[in-house]
Amino acid sequence: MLRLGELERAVMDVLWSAPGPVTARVVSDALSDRSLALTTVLTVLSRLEAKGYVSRMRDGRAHHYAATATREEHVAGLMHEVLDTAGESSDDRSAVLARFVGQVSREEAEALQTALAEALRRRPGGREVPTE
Amino acid sequence: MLRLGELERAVMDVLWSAPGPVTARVVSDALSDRSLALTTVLTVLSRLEAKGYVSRMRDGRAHHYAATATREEHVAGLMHEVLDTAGESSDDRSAVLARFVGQVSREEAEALQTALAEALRRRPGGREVPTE
DNA sequence: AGTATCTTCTACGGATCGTAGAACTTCTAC
DNA sequence: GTAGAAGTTCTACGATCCGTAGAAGATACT
Repeated sequence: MLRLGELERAVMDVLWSAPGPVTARVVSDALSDRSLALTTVLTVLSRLEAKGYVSRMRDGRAHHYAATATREEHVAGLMHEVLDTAGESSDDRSAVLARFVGQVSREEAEALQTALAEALRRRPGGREVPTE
Repeated sequence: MLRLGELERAVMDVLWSAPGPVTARVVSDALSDRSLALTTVLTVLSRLEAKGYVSRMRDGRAHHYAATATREEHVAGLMHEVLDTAGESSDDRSAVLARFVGQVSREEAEALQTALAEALRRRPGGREVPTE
């Protein structure tokens, strides 16, 4: 599982909070409390691109960076990766899910329930969902 | 989030598969395909203990090691840690959960549903569950 | 007491990550 | 069209984590 460091995480948060692709300078400004050198931000953005979390497009002399997945997609994907470490059998996974559900807040339980109803209604076949 | 390395993970799997506390030698034997030195296993067990994943009790000259949480508890806990990185607001978390549910297999969806029904019936108040 | 077993301490090499300087490229303004 | 500004790439260094294990100390059997 590809892991994010502390700064990498902070940079992703900036990208996720931005309304669209942003330059390294904008990211740096958003993290001005850290007083990072611009090259530091560039390095981190490069590493994030290498990890597939960020894409960039040239625009004149500068690059614009954007996250390749939304924060929801990213976190949900991580949760699935964690779940996949539970074991091979679907019993293992179900046991983990039962445990997981036993620890959610009421609000989360309700969110889960509506999402579940939706999911079961919409595609009673199982997995394989286009990334939308 | 405390992360496990490859070998650490393998050792935890041995502990989780064992019927009870086991010695370092037993762990080493279970991982005999790796031909590890006994001290290597000991080191890993020490690190796992430092991380809180393993506890040990002396028995004569040897120690017996056991996982402090079941595999289900561990994985479910990790999933919660991941979920907690989604953001502060419960909207953020709900959005992630919706996304997560949208990607589970049918079997998992059903496991979630029964677990949810159970959870909502048993404690309609929300969080705070004793670790059992 | 000697020996086998187990533990602790110390260590090293590889990988990842925060951090950034040096040098190269590309605009823009005169 | 050339100099400076703004951007990028390359290289690097120190910290931490992890796989790996030897050396040396502690403990128990015979």
